[in-house]
Amino acid sequence: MTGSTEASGRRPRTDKQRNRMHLLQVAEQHFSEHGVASSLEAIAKRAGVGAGTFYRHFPNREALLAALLQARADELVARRDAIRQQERDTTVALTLWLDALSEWATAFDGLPEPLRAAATKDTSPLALTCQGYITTTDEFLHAAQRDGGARPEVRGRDLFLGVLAMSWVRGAAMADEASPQALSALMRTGWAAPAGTAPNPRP
Amino acid sequence: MTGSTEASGRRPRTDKQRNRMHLLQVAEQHFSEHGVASSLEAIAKRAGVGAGTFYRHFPNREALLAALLQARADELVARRDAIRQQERDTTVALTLWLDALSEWATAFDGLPEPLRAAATKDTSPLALTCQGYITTTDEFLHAAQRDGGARPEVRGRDLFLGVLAMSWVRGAAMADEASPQALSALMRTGWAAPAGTAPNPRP
DNA sequence: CAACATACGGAGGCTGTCTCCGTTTTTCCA
DNA sequence: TGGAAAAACGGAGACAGCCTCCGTATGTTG
Repeated sequence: MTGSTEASGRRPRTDKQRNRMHLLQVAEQHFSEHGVASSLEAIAKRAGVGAGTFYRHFPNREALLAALLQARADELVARRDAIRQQERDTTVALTLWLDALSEWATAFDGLPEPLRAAATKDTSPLALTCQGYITTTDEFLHAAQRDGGARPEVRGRDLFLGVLAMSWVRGAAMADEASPQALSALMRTGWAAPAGTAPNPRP
Repeated sequence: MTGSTEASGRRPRTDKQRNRMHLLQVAEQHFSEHGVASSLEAIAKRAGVGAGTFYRHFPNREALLAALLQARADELVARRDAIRQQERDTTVALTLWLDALSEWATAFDGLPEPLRAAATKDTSPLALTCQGYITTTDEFLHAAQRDGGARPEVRGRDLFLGVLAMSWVRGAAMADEASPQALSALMRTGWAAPAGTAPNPRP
């Protein structure tokens, strides 16, 4: 899986593989510290390679991000399987999956932005990844809907985008510790009170 | 209100006022066409002024945005008052206000991003504007909560951020016409089915 | 170990933000 | 009205980031 479009012939040079690995490690660290919007040149410099080398490996920010998230994909897939096997309540399962997605989307500061961009474009390394997670979300959602735990009119895509949106606002570090949880709750139950609740009915 | 920190003395030169007005008009147009992330130099050029002049009027993108939204503030305040006076159902009123906020936050492509940034910083021209709208949201929300139309645990700040978040995902032009409405509905009612609904109960 | 394929480095083109200062325009008052 | 002082203008240029190009260095293969 070093290069999916690797047609044939010789295998990649060892220094190339080494550089790729090293760049990924450094990028992971750098993005963790400074967010995904930080300078790519800084990563190249920190890794001790020239700009040309960097861009030959990752032609742009999105490609780097895709490679970086590829590594985390395994975790997320594992989490998905664990939820499927261990959680019999489909509604709880959906909740757990959405939490996992949310955590994934906040792996780095500013990550939701490129994810949203990818989720809309059809052709992109990240786009496929997102598409896959949307499908998974749909599966969990359908199960919950079958069991009456989720509203029937909701779609997986909306839920995925909703998670992205909430992750995006969270990134603002609101100086308000309650916001993250409040926003998750908001998406789960909405702001409207269920019908039949009237603490203070009109005279 | 040409310059709030204008201490005293002479009134601003007429060419300055003229340039400011013109720049605002051009910026409004340009942002409408290309989104708020587009080049500031392009606006200066389009307005026929030098970069120096531009930056003397608006030291950065946020300052320009603040001035631009200042103009729209009147509309939003008017809308708020209209809702207050015409709508007696507090829950509908809250809905209408959130719709108005949403429309305001999508006046330009990419606007939610700087708004979120402003909403978190304390000191900024936009920050005060956002703070004001959060307060208004809180008022509508409290009224709806009093009447049992909104969940008591929801806070105005969360709702404001939620609107921003939904406006942000909407901006992705999803090639899916249903998404905008679906996302609003999601925030209103959440994804979880109200207790007691069981279309397909377990055997 | 030679010759060939591959990858590297970093200079430099390009775009965008923002500053600085010499020049021009406006204002004010004699 | 005219001319000095204040205010604003214009645009060159410093700086940062993204990305490309090509001469050079380094692996790879027979």
